[in-house]
Amino acid sequence: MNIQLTEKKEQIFAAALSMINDHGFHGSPMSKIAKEAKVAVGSIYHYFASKEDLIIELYWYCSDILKNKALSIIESNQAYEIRFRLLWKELVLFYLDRMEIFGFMEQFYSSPFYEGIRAHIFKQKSERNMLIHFMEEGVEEKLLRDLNGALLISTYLGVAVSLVKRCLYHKNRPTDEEINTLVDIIWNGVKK
Amino acid sequence: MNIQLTEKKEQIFAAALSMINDHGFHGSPMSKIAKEAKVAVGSIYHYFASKEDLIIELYWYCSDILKNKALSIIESNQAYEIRFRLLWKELVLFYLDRMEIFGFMEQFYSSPFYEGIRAHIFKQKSERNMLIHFMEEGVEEKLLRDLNGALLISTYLGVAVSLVKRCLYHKNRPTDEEINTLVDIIWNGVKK
Amino acid sequence: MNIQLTEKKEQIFAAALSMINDHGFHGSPMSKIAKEAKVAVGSIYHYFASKEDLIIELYWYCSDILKNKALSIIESNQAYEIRFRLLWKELVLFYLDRMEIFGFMEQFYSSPFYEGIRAHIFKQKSERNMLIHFMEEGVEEKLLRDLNGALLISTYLGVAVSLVKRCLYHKNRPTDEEINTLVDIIWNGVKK
Amino acid sequence: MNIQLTEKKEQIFAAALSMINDHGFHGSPMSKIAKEAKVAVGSIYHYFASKEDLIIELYWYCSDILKNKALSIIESNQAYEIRFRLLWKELVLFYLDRMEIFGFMEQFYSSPFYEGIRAHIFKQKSERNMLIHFMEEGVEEKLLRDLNGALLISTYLGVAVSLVKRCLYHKNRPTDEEINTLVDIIWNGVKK
DNA sequence: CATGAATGAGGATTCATTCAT
DNA sequence: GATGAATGAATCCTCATTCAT
Repeated sequence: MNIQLTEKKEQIFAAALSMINDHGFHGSPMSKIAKEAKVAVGSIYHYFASKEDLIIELYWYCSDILKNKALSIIESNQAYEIRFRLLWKELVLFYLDRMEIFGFMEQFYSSPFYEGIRAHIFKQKSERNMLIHFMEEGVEEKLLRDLNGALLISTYLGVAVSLVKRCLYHKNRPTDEEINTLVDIIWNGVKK
Repeated sequence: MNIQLTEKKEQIFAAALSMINDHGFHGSPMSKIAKEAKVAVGSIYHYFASKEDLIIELYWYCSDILKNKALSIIESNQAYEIRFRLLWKELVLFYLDRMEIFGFMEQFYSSPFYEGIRAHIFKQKSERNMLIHFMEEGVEEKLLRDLNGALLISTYLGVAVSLVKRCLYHKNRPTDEEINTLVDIIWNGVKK
Repeated sequence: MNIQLTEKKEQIFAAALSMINDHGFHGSPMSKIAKEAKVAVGSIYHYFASKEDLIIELYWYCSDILKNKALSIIESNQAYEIRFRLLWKELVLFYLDRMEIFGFMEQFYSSPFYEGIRAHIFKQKSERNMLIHFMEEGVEEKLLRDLNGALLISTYLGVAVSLVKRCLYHKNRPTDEEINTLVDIIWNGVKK
Repeated sequence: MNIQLTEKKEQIFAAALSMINDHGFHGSPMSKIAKEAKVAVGSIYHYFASKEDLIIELYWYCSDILKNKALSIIESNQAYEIRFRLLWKELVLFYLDRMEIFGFMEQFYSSPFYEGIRAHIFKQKSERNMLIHFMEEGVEEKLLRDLNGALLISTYLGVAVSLVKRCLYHKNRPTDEEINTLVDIIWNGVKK
């Protein structure tokens, strides 16, 4: 399910990501995205049917990167708790390193665009569903409390998102110790 | 610090809240907000200098409601743990009951509007700062792990937001038991 | 034909004059004129039927002041040349001292408002017609070249207006000597 | 220093000129200018940043035409007095033939737009400065009275503008004889 | 008479999208 | 494929005017 990227498409994605992060969807006209991507407006319409289409494809693109990241850890050959902690840390570090992606996705999720494709996401092997599955694995192995995956994910992701958002606002970075402490809190909270 | 509301202003706020929730900032033209509020466009501009101003005042209005809610619990005469749990539950229930407020605030926080007033919020006796203070109280009383308030808040609020967002998306409601379980998870995670 | 002024009306005129001078007709909304005049908007509409009406009445008001000024000199008991020179100087000095009036009238004359009342002005004992008459008096007395009054006025007023405009732009004032020189030029040009 | 004109730009200029003449700046909405120019509103904004920008560029365009007109006479190989008279007549005739340009420029000069670029005009090789220079040439050659150029220009231009304005109002045209008489008056007034 | 809140038509401007080159 | 000029619907906002108090 990897998205094939021509060079132009990549430029457009990068420009859109940066622009949307700084100025929001509404503050990012196609003309400016085109200029930032050093591409003609018309060219964007060669690759994307509409602005909405561009944004949604951009979402899939980001989501894809995230999914691969997560998959490599989830499917690695380590003890559950190790993977549980590692995944969370890597997720946070990824977001911290790619703030544009984090910012974009947060905006996306609380935008009407999301509404249109939600059903699609829930059905699919999305990164979200992968994580729910990973939680359920922990429950089955009697390592996590007996709760439904969606609830566990609220905790797992909620704390991560909340932490990164705080850093985004304050323009700072958590120390390694802080990150470890937070995984600790989560693990202590959800472990059996 | 309560915001004074004329009847007209309240109509406008209600209309804006509902509209923005359904269609986002960009999908909520002043003309439609006016119509929904049964008010002339010009009248909105009598009360608010611009659309941006309306949105920011709406934020303060929501923030104020939230703050009062929180304050009444924080300052109540009960054991810390009771208040810790109650506050979290009430927060979640409030958001669940006033989804328009929750949805609006989430959009607001990940919009460029927020950028403009962030500094202002951090300095002020905002609901956020009240909660940080409440966390620090727990640390001082040796009831919570010795972490900085902002970090604790990431957990406390992150899980709540994440839960409510899930309900918003799925258009369902967590059971009381689920809510209790989540506070439990949080409390177990952060308690000393 | 003197316009009766209540105190309110005078405040409104003064405010309009100053405002229009600084920001033009279009940059002078009734609301701002009202504020500057320390009067409610509604009050302006008590005295004037519309904005256009206010502007046109303001024109008559200014024109009236000018006419009285001119009349007192034209009808004074002095030799024609003396009056010819004095009138010109006084006109220039009046405009220099009441730049708001000059600026307003210039704007008025090159605005569509003027179009609407031009016919009215030409028929009336306007300051313009008074001056034409004064020129014709000079021609009849064989003191001025035998030209039609309107043509003579073009010279007489054209130079005055041009001079004052230059001062308005440069925000300076002509010396007495300069003023005398210019009347001299005019007189030499038109005398028999 | 000629302004480059695409065909579209020229259509827009022509439409704006005519519209502004008939209805003033305020009575000339972009939408109507666009319609008159047979162009989409958006297209105007492709060429001009704003309405103000359009008006100011239109001013430069008119000023340029005038400057070239004047230059060709001033630099021609004829006696000073001949050029002095010819230039004045041609100026008047040009204005009479291109009333839209005259009307526009008069409105422009007594509008707030002018304020913004005045400094620019005074510094530049504007038609005004060219004329001042031409007057000074006459003074140096001892053909004109020893006055500063700006003062002489007040006379030279003031009478011309005043004459044309009269014709604009009365919708008539001066006879050749009348024009000659007026240059005569001016020349007699300012010659040594 | 005086006030100023309320109205809504109208104007400047933006921007997604198209299409001829 | 690529370009960017052209389009015009849609948006924000202004402001003359009205009218209830």
